[in-house]
Amino acid sequence: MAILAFKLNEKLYLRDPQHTQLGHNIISNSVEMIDNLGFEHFTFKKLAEAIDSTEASVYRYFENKHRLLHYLVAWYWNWLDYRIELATTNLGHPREKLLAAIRVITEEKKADPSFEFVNEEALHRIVVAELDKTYLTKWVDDDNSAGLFGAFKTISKKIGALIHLLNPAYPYPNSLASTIVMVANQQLFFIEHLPSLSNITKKDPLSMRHEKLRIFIETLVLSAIQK
Amino acid sequence: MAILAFKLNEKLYLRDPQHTQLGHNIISNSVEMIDNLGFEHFTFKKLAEAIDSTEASVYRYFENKHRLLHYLVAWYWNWLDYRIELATTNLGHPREKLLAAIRVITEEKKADPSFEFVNEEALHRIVVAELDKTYLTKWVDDDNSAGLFGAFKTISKKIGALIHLLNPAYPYPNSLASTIVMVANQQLFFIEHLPSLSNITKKDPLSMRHEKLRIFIETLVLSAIQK
DNA sequence: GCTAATTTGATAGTATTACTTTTGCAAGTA
DNA sequence: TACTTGCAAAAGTAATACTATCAAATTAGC
Repeated sequence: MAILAFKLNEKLYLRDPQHTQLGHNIISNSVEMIDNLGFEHFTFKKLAEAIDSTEASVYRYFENKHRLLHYLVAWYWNWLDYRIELATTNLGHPREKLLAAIRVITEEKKADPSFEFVNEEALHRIVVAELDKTYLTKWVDDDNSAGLFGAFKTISKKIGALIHLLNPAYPYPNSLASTIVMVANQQLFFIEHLPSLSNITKKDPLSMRHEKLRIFIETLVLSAIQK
Repeated sequence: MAILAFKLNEKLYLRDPQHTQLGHNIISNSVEMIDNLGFEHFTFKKLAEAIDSTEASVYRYFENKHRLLHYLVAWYWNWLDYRIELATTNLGHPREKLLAAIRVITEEKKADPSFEFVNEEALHRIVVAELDKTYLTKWVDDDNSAGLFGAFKTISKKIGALIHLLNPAYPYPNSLASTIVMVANQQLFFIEHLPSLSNITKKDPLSMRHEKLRIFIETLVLSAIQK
């Protein structure tokens, strides 16, 4: 059961950062910096200063900062997929599995002690705020062919399959699956920054927000497929 | 009923581009260029060359290219709001209004002859591909305080109000409203670039895609509020 | 423990981008 | 006539996203 590293698509990096100390430094510090500065103000130069290394050394691990963001996001989806697996494997009925998956997707993300050098809480904030920048580019199609979105698609397909299993007559299982995964993050952003776009408010304590989010999404799915 | 220009938030621009020839050139050419190059590869320098003017002149209209994108997106939401108004004003029952609004949101966008210098078809592609870049920034909160997202919020609130009217007991009308507006665009992107995330395919003719999208979203809403 | 290969650090440099400043001309207005 | 406004031309700046080279340090194989 103990996983210590994910096998990520090799095209995400030039040198595998999971194998070296400098690699670990790059990952954990870039998570902190992107979380604090935002992706646009994050540069390899600043990162190199923070880890007491050089720009050129960072470039030996990642082609550019966009690829690094891809790597972090892919890591996140792999981690989420792993958590969904953990939460669903011992459940019998697909309805229970679906509800468990929705719970994982909408729950508050806390640091996972299995992975020392990644701060999952900060990483989740990065996914909420920067995910779209991985695919809203002119080279999406190339990135997709290279398999860079594999982990996200895996999650979406698994949930889509559960939806299909529950109601084979429902015509949009994959659309519904990708929608709920995206909406879970989007609503968190709206709660924080554009509150009129949500009925969950910052006044709700954190745990309550995630509970409401779960109910919102659960209702959306179950009523759409009438189960 | 004939509107020839929208009153957009004054903070979106330095000089109103709707008032001058150069302004019109900036708008219509930036729409074409962002559509073709993508927002990241679009620069004021290239724009200036295209309209046979200078970078400095463009900067007199917009503080920076990010503000120009804001302007275009705001223009789009104003236009959509105007179309929703047109489509719903003479309908009596809120259910009919809601369905009409969903139709406007999901329908294929075609150039509107009322506005000569804006290509709404290209502008819609820009919204699909670049919208998120207007609010996924470190200065969202300032932009929001300045009212830059007003038009989007107006649409979202209107739909949220209709949902609430239809089922006052449903606890998430605004979340549902913002969700469907966003999902309508997102699914169009997925159909085009990440097909496994949708059950609508490029093989469907364009009109069929939009019809399926409408049904997907209509079902989502109506079943969630059980009407 | 020695040698060879690999990894990193130091330094420097380039092209592009986003944006600013200054100046001067042309047309309209009062 | 003078005054304002709008635009173009030109030059300049700071930051960014890289690339290249070479020497020092580390590690790996024997």
